[in-house]
Amino acid sequence: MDNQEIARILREIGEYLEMDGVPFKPRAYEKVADAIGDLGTELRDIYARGGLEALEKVPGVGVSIAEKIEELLKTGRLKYYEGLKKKMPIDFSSFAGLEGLGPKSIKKLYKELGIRNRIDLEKAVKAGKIRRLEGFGKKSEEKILAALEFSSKFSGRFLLGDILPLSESIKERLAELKEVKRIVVAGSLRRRKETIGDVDILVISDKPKTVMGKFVSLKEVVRVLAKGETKSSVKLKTGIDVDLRVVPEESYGAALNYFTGSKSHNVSLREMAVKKGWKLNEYGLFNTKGKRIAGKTEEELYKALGLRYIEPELREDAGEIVAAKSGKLPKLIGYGDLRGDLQTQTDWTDGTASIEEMALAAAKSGLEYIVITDHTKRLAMAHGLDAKRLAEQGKEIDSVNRKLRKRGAKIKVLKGSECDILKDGTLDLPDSALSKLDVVGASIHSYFDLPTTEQTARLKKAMSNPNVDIIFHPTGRLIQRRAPYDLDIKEIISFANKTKTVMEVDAFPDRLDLKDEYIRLCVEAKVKLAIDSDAHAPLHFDYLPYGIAQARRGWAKKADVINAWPLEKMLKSLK
DNA sequence: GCCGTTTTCGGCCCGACTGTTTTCAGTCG
Repeated sequence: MDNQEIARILREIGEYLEMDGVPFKPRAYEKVADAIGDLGTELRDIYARGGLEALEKVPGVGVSIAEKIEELLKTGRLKYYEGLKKKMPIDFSSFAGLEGLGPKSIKKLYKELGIRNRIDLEKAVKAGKIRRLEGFGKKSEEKILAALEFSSKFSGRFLLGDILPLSESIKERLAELKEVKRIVVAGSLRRRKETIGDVDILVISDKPKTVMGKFVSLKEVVRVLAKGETKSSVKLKTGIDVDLRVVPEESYGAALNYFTGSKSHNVSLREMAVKKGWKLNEYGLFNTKGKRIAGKTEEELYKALGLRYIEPELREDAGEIVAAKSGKLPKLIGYGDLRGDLQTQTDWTDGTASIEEMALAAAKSGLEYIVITDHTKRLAMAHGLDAKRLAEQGKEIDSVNRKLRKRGAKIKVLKGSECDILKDGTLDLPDSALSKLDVVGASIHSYFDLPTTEQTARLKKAMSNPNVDIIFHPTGRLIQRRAPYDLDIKEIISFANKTKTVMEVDAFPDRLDLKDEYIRLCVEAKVKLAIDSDAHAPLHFDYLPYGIAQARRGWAKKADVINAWPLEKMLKSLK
């Protein structure tokens, strides 16, 4: 049983308790389900290593939940949960994503109409039964119908790389209004989370009505979910919801902080305030007498709470508050800090542009060097290079460099490879070919489903090759499309330290591989990182900021990222 | 049911909007 499944069951228990109006417990289950969902290490491994005691060290897990997890891991079942399910056999997963339908309503629908899943619900709606329920009405029925229609079309979260440009475009159009004094995109977008549930936009304005009017009539809007004086909410064609909040100038910092989240970061801040006898909300920080003592800027707010300023990418309640208290926050790598890109593909294999075109595009993005890393021969579908063609490409790179120098371009093109790691951990090119290159990346593109021990040994073998400088997209995941292959990531990171192998943060929007928590493990283990675009076209250099964002979320500093260093220093650091 | 630089017992974040209500419950973030 994996973490997602355990999290789902705990979340459902929370929903059952919520239905019955049990106080506090639902929050505890919800919180622990969130924590487990983001854990990154399988509970079964934690349990195998340290038993019940180790489980209780997981945030949000206490004695009672640890025992429940143990029962799930041992037997694949949970009697307590099955009892709840028997009493009220509700298929929560089929209600997931239905807006406006919470546990209390679901309970009522079950008790009164026997509705257990979305098919029952659809039938009841169509038969006009919902409107006759006490506490429901015609509007409720219409809302449920609309939610049913929408959720069948769209589901889940969206890629940061898809939503960030969209939200920036919306922001720019709203910013044209003279009534808008200030506008900023907050929420998980500002935290640069790899996937985005919805968009939060914050506006400072004295005339919210005009702003709301323009907002709900944007061309992407297909439905207005709510429209008020200070808060409106719409759904866009793509299926994502956008919330707009308007606050007065003096509350800007408090509101920005509140709408940036994360939720648990905010809760922790509010608890800090409460302990001082104060109150924190989106309008400011207020003392015992109700006098505002901070809130105009975020810096002011953190300071008043006795904290250093915390960058949005760190606000996940993952130790950043403790670090901010003791002044131990890292100075994160900046969005302008990259000097080079160590993974790019060209039309020699599956890229769309020539070496020269890629170099010029990289220069335009402000880079000083790029490494050409075309695929190797095993990837036949990408026309992978063999030793002979690789040598020819080397000559072409020399000639491109001469040409660029003549034209006065300040970019240097380096020779590299994205060398395929074969099933047994050996490489797709002989050492004699690899040793002539400036930078060698190695990566897995086959046999994704090997058992953990075998996959880990395979990758370690590749890492122990003295020519292999970097492991590209180390876990092979495609966000929301392909699970990572099974690796003992801690073992890999410790081996990377031993062999001085660099781990890549692939910035391609559907990869973002390594993910943030593994980046943090690398940083803690003093394993160096490379943030690469994995560009297959000139425009793909625009993806680099997503990789930087991911690295920041992993607490990485400039010193941790080798392609933030000058060329000579970067090259010298390699094997 | 969890948790602790006030605490191992007694707390547990806060406000906007909607719909069905005549003062509030439910939902969401």
